[in-house]
Amino acid sequence: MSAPAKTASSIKDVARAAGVSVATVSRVLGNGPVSEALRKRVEDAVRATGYRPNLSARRLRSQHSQTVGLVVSDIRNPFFTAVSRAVEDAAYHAGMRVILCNSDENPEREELYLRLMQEERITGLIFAPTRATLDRLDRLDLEFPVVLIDRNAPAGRHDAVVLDNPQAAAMLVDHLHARGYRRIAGLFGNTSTTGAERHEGYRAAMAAKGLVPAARFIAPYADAAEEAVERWMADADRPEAFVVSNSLFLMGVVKAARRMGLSIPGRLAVAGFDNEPWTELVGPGLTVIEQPVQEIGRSAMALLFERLEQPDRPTRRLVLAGTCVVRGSTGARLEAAD
Amino acid sequence: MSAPAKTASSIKDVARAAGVSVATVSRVLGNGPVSEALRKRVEDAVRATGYRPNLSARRLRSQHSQTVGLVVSDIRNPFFTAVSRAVEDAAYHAGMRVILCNSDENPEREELYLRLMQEERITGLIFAPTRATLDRLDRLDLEFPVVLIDRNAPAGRHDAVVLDNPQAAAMLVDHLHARGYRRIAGLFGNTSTTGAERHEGYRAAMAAKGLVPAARFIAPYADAAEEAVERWMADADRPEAFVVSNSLFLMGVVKAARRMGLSIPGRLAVAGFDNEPWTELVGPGLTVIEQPVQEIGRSAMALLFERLEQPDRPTRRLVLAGTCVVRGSTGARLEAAD
DNA sequence: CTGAAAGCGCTTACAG
DNA sequence: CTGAAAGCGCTTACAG
Repeated sequence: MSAPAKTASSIKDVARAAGVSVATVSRVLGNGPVSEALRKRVEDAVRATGYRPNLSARRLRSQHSQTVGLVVSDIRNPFFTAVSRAVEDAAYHAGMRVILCNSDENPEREELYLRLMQEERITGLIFAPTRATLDRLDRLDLEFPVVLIDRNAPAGRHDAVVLDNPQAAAMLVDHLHARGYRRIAGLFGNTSTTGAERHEGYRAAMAAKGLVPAARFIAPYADAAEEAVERWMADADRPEAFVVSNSLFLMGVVKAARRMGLSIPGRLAVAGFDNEPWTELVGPGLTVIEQPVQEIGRSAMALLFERLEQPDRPTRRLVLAGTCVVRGSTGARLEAAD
Repeated sequence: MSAPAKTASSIKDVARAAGVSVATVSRVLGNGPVSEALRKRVEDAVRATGYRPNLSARRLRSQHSQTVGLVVSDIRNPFFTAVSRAVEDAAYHAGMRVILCNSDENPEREELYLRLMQEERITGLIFAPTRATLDRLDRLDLEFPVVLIDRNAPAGRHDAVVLDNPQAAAMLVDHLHARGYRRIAGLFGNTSTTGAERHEGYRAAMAAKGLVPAARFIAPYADAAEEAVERWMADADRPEAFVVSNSLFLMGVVKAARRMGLSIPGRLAVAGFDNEPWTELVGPGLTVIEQPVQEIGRSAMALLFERLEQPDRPTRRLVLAGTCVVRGSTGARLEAAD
């Protein structure tokens, strides 16, 4: 049997066992001012009764939930996996709990979870919203501060920590250009601001080099990328290289290239986001932008704590630079593409 | 500013606004028996006040936390990522919340988190414990049922859902044997029961084929595998093939092979766990055992719910079969290994 | 069907 | 330093 259904002891039981008032027990537990003698008796009683505080009661009474909410699109996206791990570490370290929710880029689910967060009376929220929700975030009248991650705030009404997406995408274009590629296509996600920002960096960098941008926006799945690449590479204007805005798309490109028998980078160069462990192992290695995931998670928590301490201070946006990790998938262009 | 610090309204405010008692409000919220007229007035008042229930209060009063705990070694392990996503979906679907903790295979952290679970008065726990904690789990006197996942219960005192690890490992050995490999080495994790079970299947299958097992136990990191392979392949008794017990080790083997210039499968065949998306893309594709991750998560929740309904029914162990996904990394052995 | 009252397990002024 | 008392926001017998 798993559950001995033994009912938990309360602060009252401890008080009785120690021969003191519940107030004294509470003070010992909360490191309040208590004489050594009573403290000792209470501590013994805690051990004897196997007492464990009831956090629901504590939260209700103290009006502090000590909880941070974390809403991301999908924990299986390795970027969010890493960020959420960093957030959890920081939270538990600070004696807080985290409630994690997956929105699947679905505004309705976001709304549901935001409501849940209200009901949990969370201390603050770390949030990677869809574009739709981002647009109406201000009107939502949430009762807790929110720190945006990954996705960008238009008006700057919320603290945020984001990658410098335009610059990162531009780095990829510049790198490909330096390696001799000219017909550089772009594949961007169509649901988040991230895709849009990376597209903007791509577009600007292409223009700066006097190249013609050719971007397509697709659903954020590997399959969508695979299909897009296959179709595109069958066109007369097929590109020599792809810049893609996430690691699912990287998979899609590699799969399509393999299926069509296109060597990388011989017939098709590829660069994208993010530096997942496996990108080093695929083909000649994939050139990617690495995001400082640990720092993103840690910084989001830090911004949240600062906001809680100074509710009225001006909003901050932390823009972190990505790193370009160059690998074989963008090797120098040697042969004509056709 | 992010936090309008507007204090939340309570059931009392709603009662006042609707001109009814708090009991009636509570009944409307909980779908209790209330006349249509009052129900309507309360619902209007809820909207007017923007009322959101306080879950801490609800939990305290009802003595139901509606919370399932989930303790895994590391959410960044893709197996646990997928399982936890499935658990969360099932939980939210059932109106429950989940508290996720990463133990890092560290028994002290496990103890810490088990204590946290007690304090949260969780309804039940889904747990992938270390060997050390598994051994003393019975003596811990937890006040909630626990369903083990991934790691195996020795005595069967807890419900569990696990892969048929011995059989899965044996499948890999049999497959390599059929492809002509004979000197098949094994690399297994040294912290979990999973590694031990997969080793046992490997050992038995090798013996059944009249082959000599050669297993090493290493820390559960890619680096450890890479190092182990490099050292082993420099030996006189270097293997023709590796069976490894997780996907981190797969990465390690591929890296080592690449560094040493050993072609896969020409000079070294590889097979292992799990079927991560990238295993299809690395080298000639990696032969792996696929676990039914969705089903593991879902089943764990199902077992938990059944246990809650029937606390005294006999313990169940759900043993799920893996699937062998054959790819190029175990291509037929063509050349002599040296 | 409805309301007044008790109480879940805590913390925190308030007296002493 | 210590205790009696109030109360956080709910739910749930208990009467009516």
